[in-house]
Amino acid sequence: MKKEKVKTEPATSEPLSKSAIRRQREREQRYQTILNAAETLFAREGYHKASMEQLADMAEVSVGTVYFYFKNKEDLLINLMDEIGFKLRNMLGEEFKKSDFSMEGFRRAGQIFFEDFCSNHPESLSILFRESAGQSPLVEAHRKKIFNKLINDVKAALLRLEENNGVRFQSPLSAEVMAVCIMGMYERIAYQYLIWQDDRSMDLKTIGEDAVAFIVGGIGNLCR
Amino acid sequence: MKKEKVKTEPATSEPLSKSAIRRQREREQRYQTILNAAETLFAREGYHKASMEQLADMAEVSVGTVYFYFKNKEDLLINLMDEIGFKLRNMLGEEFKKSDFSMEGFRRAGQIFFEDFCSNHPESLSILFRESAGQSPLVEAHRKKIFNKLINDVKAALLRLEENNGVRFQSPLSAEVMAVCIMGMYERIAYQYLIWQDDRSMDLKTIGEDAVAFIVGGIGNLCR
Amino acid sequence: MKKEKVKTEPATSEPLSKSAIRRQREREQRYQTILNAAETLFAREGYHKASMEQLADMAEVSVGTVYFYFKNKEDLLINLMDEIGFKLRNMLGEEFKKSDFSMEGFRRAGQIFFEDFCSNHPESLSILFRESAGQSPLVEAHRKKIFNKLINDVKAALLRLEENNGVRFQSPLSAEVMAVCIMGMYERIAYQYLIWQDDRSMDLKTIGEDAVAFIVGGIGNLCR
Amino acid sequence: MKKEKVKTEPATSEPLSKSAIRRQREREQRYQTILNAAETLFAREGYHKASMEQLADMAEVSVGTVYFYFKNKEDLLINLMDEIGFKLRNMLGEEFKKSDFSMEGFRRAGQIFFEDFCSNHPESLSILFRESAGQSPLVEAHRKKIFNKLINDVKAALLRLEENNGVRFQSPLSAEVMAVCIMGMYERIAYQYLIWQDDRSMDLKTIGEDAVAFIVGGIGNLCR
DNA sequence: GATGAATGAGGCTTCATTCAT
DNA sequence: CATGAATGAAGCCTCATTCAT
Repeated sequence: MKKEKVKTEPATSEPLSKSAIRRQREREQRYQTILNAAETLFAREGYHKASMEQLADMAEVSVGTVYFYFKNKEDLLINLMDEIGFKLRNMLGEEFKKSDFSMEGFRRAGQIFFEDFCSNHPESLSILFRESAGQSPLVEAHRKKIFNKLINDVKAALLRLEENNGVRFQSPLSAEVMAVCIMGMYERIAYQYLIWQDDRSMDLKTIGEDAVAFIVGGIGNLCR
Repeated sequence: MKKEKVKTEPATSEPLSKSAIRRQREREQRYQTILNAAETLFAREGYHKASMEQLADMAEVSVGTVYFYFKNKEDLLINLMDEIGFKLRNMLGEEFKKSDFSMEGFRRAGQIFFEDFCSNHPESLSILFRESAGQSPLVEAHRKKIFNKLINDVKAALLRLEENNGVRFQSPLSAEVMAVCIMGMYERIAYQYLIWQDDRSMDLKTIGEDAVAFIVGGIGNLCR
Repeated sequence: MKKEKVKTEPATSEPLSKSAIRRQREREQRYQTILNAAETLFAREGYHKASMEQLADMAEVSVGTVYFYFKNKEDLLINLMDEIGFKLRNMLGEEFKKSDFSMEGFRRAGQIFFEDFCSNHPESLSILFRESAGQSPLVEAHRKKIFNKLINDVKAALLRLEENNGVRFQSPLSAEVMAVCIMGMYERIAYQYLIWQDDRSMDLKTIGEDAVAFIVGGIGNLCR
Repeated sequence: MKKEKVKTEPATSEPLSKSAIRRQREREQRYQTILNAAETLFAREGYHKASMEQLADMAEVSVGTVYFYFKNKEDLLINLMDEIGFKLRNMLGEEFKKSDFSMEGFRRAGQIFFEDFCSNHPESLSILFRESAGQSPLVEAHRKKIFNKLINDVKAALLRLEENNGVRFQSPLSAEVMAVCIMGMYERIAYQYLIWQDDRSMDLKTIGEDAVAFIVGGIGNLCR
């Protein structure tokens, strides 16, 4: 339990030999392969039902190799969550930045979330919003951290918006509550229409637009 | 799997003897005792970590007895979810009805959700929003059904609102999307502030008010 | 890990029904069956090499049943050690008592050890002197406790001897050191001739007599 | 299993080049480093709990290197035992020789054992008396061989003593039995006071003296 | 109806050993 | 020679479920 697992990005800055570099690259590839297999498997079978043997098979490595790269099953899930959280934050933050934290940013972020993230990474959705829920305390703590970061990003954008538009929100908590609300909306919409809907022919575009309109109106109503 | 489990409300309408009535009542009490124990245990330990033996201990019955009242562990969870869903729907529906499906209803429903349901039944929250997620397909199907009912209630209220106020929502899906949004908001607020917050001294009242304002604004913005 | 395992001798003193008594007896029998199987298996295969499945097979129960009676493999070993230690102490103590703590007691105890215990319970020897050595800290602690008890018995007998004979030992530690020595002698003789089973058909009787003579002389030499 | 491992003392007697000599020396150093690491690790963690990876880390080499010098884990333990046995025999034999196989030799050997060997090499004690017990048949066979050698040394000294002093022991086995007894005494004293006693402030000198007095008396009593 | 001992499949994890680089 | 990533068999243990009493 105390054994330190391989880090794919060692801090050492000494020059590496050619073969060492190749090794390093191979390690990172292997790490990713396993993580990707886990994402697919956990999303498809469920975290609990998925066994480490299935995972190893899917990643085309031996069980031992999985344990060479990850401390245990839980560690695998946590790393997966972190990766997904990171991906998602980057994607949304990008849009906020591009539109200079105007109301337009919320529109674009919403659009990106639905039309890009949800459509292209339904498995990531399952992991973050479903499979990682209700697991061990450690996983739950990570989940909390990731959601907090996402919510803080949105909150920060709201505060910029408040500042830029020269308005004041209803209460000191408003920005945070709104951020939580927005997060929850997207989460449930994704769950409802992407995870639960077998029929993906839904009019995602309209849904997204309505949601965005809802948000815009919601925000507007908390400015006094 | 083939064994038919006792129903606490048998369809037979023939008059029952005194002792039969007592038996019947005892059965129902026992059933409830177990269900309550399950709620507490699943919320505290997590559905998977909780064992049937722990559950039996907590309910002060034997494992065999648990299996007399419930087909299996999954069945226990499903019944629990149904009960919680039923409780929640009633509570919210009541408020909508009382305020005659006016905008005021959304305010009151929100208030009730936070100040009554969340505060008094944090364990129900955990079961519905966390522990029941990412389990077997059957559980997931039930979860979907329950959420759908809740969302439909909200949607119905929105449609009544639309009708009463003589407005038109942006799109034919708007009512549903808004319902989903509202559901998601409440879900995440509850998760964020009730399940994750060790410190429950949060200003729940303000949070609730901000959330309601958000909703009201959101709805308003989807009327054209 | 925290689960309390069945106790074969519950402290409750309320009268038990006939069937409850039978159940109780069956439990104790089962417990003993498993413990006996463990003794044989651990002695034959070695504690580490012996698997829980082998053990279950030998005891003609399922693995689950073993875990119903014993917390884990370690717990099994510890209970086994305790039982053996208890058996051995009783046997030796009996002899000391019978001969009223005279020098004769040491003669008889030695004789009993070799001709009775060692000959009839070679497996117990293996467990106590070989298999239980070098295992987990918990096992080691138990081993220490058991040996300490045995040594204390011998020490007590020596002190009685000192008193009865009106002599004084060389140093205040002498009694204890002698006890440790005697224990060690018997241990190694048993190991050497019983566990390692020299193909030489050893004359256990002579060996025992020589050992006893050694002890008698040793004790005598520490009296001043 | 089929691979022949390096011997640190190759039989070839042809003159070696300078660099070959250096190589040779380095090899021997490496061999010793690993063996020393094993001694420390096995004594501290226990033979079974210690993994080859931990060992490699401690010896600051790679696992592969360990396998270059030792056939397998068992081989490592056996070599360690041999080394310790060799060390111990030399130390004791030296004293017997020095005192010309008189009774004084037993006194000095005992003294040396406690005050030198036990105090300075507690890890060796653990390996020989604890960790190597109850392992594979091969290890057990080696243990037997080592103990037999030690016992034979003592037996030989006893026979010399018998001869020199012109006495006759009680039985033809007496010398051997006494040797076994002495070995056992020292073994258990070491275990009791060195391995088990966290508090090493024991009066080792007195213990040693008492033990020696016990031996002397014991021997005396078997002479007729 | 209630009990609780028994079951056994299945899961996670460890670790000695190998071998291509 | 040295390295360390990869292997996979094997072990311990859990726990939902059953059924004789």
